[in-house]
Amino acid sequence: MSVVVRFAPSPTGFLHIGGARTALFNWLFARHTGGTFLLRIEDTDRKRSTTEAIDAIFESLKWLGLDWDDEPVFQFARAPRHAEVANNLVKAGRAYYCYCSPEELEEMRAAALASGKPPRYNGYWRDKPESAAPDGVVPVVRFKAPQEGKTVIDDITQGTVELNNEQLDDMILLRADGTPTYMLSVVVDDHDMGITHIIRGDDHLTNAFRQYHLYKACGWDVPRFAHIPLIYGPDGAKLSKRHGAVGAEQYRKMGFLPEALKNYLVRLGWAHGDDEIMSMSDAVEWFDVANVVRSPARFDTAKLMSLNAHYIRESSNERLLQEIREMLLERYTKPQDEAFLEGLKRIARGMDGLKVRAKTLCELAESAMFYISAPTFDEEDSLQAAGKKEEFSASLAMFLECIEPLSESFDGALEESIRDFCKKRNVSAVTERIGGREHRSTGAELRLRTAQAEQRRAPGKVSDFVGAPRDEPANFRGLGISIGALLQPVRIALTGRKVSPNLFEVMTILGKEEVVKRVMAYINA
RNA sequence: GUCUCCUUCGUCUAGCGGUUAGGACAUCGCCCUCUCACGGCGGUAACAGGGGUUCGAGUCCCCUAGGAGACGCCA
Repeated sequence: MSVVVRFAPSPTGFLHIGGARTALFNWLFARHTGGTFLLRIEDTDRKRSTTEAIDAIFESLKWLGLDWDDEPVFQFARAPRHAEVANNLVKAGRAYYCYCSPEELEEMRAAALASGKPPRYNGYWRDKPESAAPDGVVPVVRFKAPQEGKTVIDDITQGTVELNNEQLDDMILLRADGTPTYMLSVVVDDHDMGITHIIRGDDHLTNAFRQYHLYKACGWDVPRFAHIPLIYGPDGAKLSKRHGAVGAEQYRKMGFLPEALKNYLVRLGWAHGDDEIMSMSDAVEWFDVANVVRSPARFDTAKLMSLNAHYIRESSNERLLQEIREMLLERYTKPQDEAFLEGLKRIARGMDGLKVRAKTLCELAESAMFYISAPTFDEEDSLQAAGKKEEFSASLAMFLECIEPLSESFDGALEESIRDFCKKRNVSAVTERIGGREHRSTGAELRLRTAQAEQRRAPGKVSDFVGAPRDEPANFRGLGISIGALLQPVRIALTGRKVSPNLFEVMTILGKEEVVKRVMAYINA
């Protein structure tokens, strides 16, 4: 018999992360067994079921790449069929009309609770004759649940689970307004859809006992159940909104890749030996519901992050650029223009250096912004506030001296202003403070040594203006200059951040003119 | 309150009667290094407690404790 499974979310506005895992497990099981994965929207609660809510679920499933077979089934549309089944059960004596009011039921529950019993319906109308029915009260239809013996369910993940039938009460099948309840609808739909395996959250385990008898009363085969444990929040309680993000869509917005989320979710409650990173084709090949662990798992954002970082690193630069384009434009705050497009090209070149440092697409976009527009330095800048402005400026001046002599095609006016600046600061003539230490070196000396190094090198070897500090660090060390101290201010000036990709790479991509411009801008800020 | 389920490092888990209890994330240290990452190496860290069964128990059984879920004319 071929496997048929389904994912049956109720449209509450978004796809819950726990629902996403349930969908994923169903999908994996179907794909592994060569079976069918169906989708059913449980939209019988008319108040909550909006088209937006339904679309949100479709969107998230598509984003995750959990493709379903056939058209989705909308449960509400099948209400007449559900009612038909309920009425047949009444005719067959397996269900009956109940005239209790909601208030009476409330009292009943309170009384049961007070006497130490479970708060349930006491079957008041179960054996009452039709003639006892009060006038003007529209009844509900209740299922006659067995009152003796026990129900045994052989659950694929939970194992054999038993329940004494006295725990069961007569559940409502049809409401007073004639609409079916969830308990009826699921059973009828699952049967009509030919579902062979019901893989769903643990919270439905007790429902399974009641549903079991409904199947039996209808003369239908009971599907196999697999009740997978719920996902908990960090505090060990069922994951809910108060724990923060619980919608798949939210994770998308936070810059997570679908493969990262899937990889994370598949490992929550299931494992294949020591394999942590696995593709979906691996998962399809390896997955088995029988191996799902019975204990619930806590959601751990840190691990998701690490997986996401992994998949970002593994992604092609083209794809990443595509993914962050919108985010970049949002941060740019101006309409897309030539400068933006130019920045995009720089990002494409620098992506290798950017992506290894990002845990989310948002971080990636944020860290790439300096390729699009120059950082701004305001009074709030922590480094200025810390009183390092002067010291940094001195380092930057020296840095300019390092790269200036290597200039080949340098804008005349800019060169002029650099010379001017250095002269004013006496950079070439006095002892400088770099990185908080005194250096008995001068820009002129540095230039000289750099030039000497230049000569030692084969002609052709110098490919760009940053060659000296990168290729001849010994020169700097020889002068007692720490390259780190020299370059950190440059990093701030060029990127506006304390961390960035390799600076020589950044400089090469930005180009000499832009580098000088940004350094000058920092100094003059 | 009643019923059901759960319990291996902080977290996710491997283990399916005999293991120095393994891996991953997190954390700490070292290396690499212009920063931060990446990468490499290493460390700290767990069988909830108590009884059985057995030559032998993380693995099987029972009890206790703790946690969670379910008890709607919601799904």
